[in-house]
Amino acid sequence: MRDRAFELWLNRLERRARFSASDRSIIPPGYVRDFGPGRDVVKMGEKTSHSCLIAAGVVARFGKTADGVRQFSALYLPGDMGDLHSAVLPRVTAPLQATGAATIIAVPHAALIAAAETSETLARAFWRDCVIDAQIAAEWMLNIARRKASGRLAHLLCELAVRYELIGAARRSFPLELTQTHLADALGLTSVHVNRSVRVLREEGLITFRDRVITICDWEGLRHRAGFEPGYLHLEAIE
Amino acid sequence: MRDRAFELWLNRLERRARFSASDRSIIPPGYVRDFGPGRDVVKMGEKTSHSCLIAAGVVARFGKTADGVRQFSALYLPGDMGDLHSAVLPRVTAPLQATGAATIIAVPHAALIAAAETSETLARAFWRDCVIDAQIAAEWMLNIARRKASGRLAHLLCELAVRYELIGAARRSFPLELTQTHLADALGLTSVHVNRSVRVLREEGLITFRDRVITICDWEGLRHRAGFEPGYLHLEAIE
DNA sequence: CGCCAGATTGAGGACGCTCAATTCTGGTGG
DNA sequence: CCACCAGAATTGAGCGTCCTCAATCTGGCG
Repeated sequence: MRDRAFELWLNRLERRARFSASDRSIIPPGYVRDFGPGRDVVKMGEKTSHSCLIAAGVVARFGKTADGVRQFSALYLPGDMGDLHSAVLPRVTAPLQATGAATIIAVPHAALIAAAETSETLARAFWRDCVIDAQIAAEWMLNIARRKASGRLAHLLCELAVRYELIGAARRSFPLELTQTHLADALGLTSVHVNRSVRVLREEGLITFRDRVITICDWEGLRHRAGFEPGYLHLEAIE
Repeated sequence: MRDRAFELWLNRLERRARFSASDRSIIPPGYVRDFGPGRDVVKMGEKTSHSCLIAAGVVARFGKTADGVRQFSALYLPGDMGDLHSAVLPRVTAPLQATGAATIIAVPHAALIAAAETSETLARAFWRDCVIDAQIAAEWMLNIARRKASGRLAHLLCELAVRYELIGAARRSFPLELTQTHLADALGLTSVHVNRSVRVLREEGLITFRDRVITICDWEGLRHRAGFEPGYLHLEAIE
């Protein structure tokens, strides 16, 4: 579990950088922790000393308005380090929560900073990883602000399909460990309206969604429906 | 102009780090460029070799849906380096545009990377700066997704007031080099509805907005109206 | 079998959009 | 100095999307 998570994480980092053998061998220490559905992984206002590598499940970053309405600003899948950024900014202004059951590897900031100081390549890979997260956030903003509910949902599903595919799932069909309420939190909608939007996509023959498994019946159709262009995920190697 | 911009930028970086004298003396080369209203500063899909330090004006980062609707994902003021991140991720997936007339200092990536390799402190300051931008984006997402139009506008105005204050303007009153259409692009609204929202805040006695100058008549009232908590801007020094 | 969380469906209403017309403003040239 | 113009701000009317507030249904589990 631990090794697999680090493996995925290094693959993610390496996707846009050239690692030497020594870069790849720098596996920091990490402590396995399990969280039940809805558990806080990192709490608001805390000063953290570890970053959280997701080993299993889905973890959401979220914000809350004064009257308690929630909005996810990111979803993290296995192999993502949800708060790598906390290594340089430990004060938490957007907490993390497990959506379903999740396993996290807590990696000490000290080890991450030491790795960054040892290898220029790793330092840049960490920085770049945070930057890509920010680009994804920018795309989410466009999605939430400017697309209608069903297009919005379609776009998120396209993104998740591609990201799950990177970590070994089939793009056509993957287990989505999110309730419709979680999707609502991610999309800036209510769960009622997510439900209707799922139905719209189903009736258009684009997806099915049963027993927490998304099946994409028509990838090109869904992609087109969403206006999904994966460039912002920066999947291809650079240089 | 050039020196003042670097001064503001270093202040920004230094706000959450301890710079040595040598860190502060690393002023990279920079080439001054002027842009008219609505001009692209950085175009979609380009591979950039410079980052853009804003010296005057306002620059917006934006995305577009397939049908051409725009959404800003960030606003950059003088002293911000709008695409510092491009030093590690040069391919542009979210372009930059000047809202009004703007002056930019183009700083070569090579110089930034060299600075980061010379000083561990600078390397971390750059990384952290990108991270803070991402946190601001997360807050924008909450704002756009979950607040009603006038609260949304109030929140943006609070943020801009605080950020302008940091670079020498009065919080009570600052020149807002944005049209209502630009505000709409930033808030995920139409310009018509921004207009009505401005009116609501004016009628509540919170702001006035004449001749491109925002005056905040009741800071506490506006802050409360917006549910604005500046923690996400990470203004205070860390450690 | 009862309970609970999540999914589903219905009805009514609010918020923000669309489309269009009008006014205001600052800048330009005659 | 004024006429003209373009861009921005403002206002109105009608409509659509999405929300709110229920009620009901489903499947898993003790």
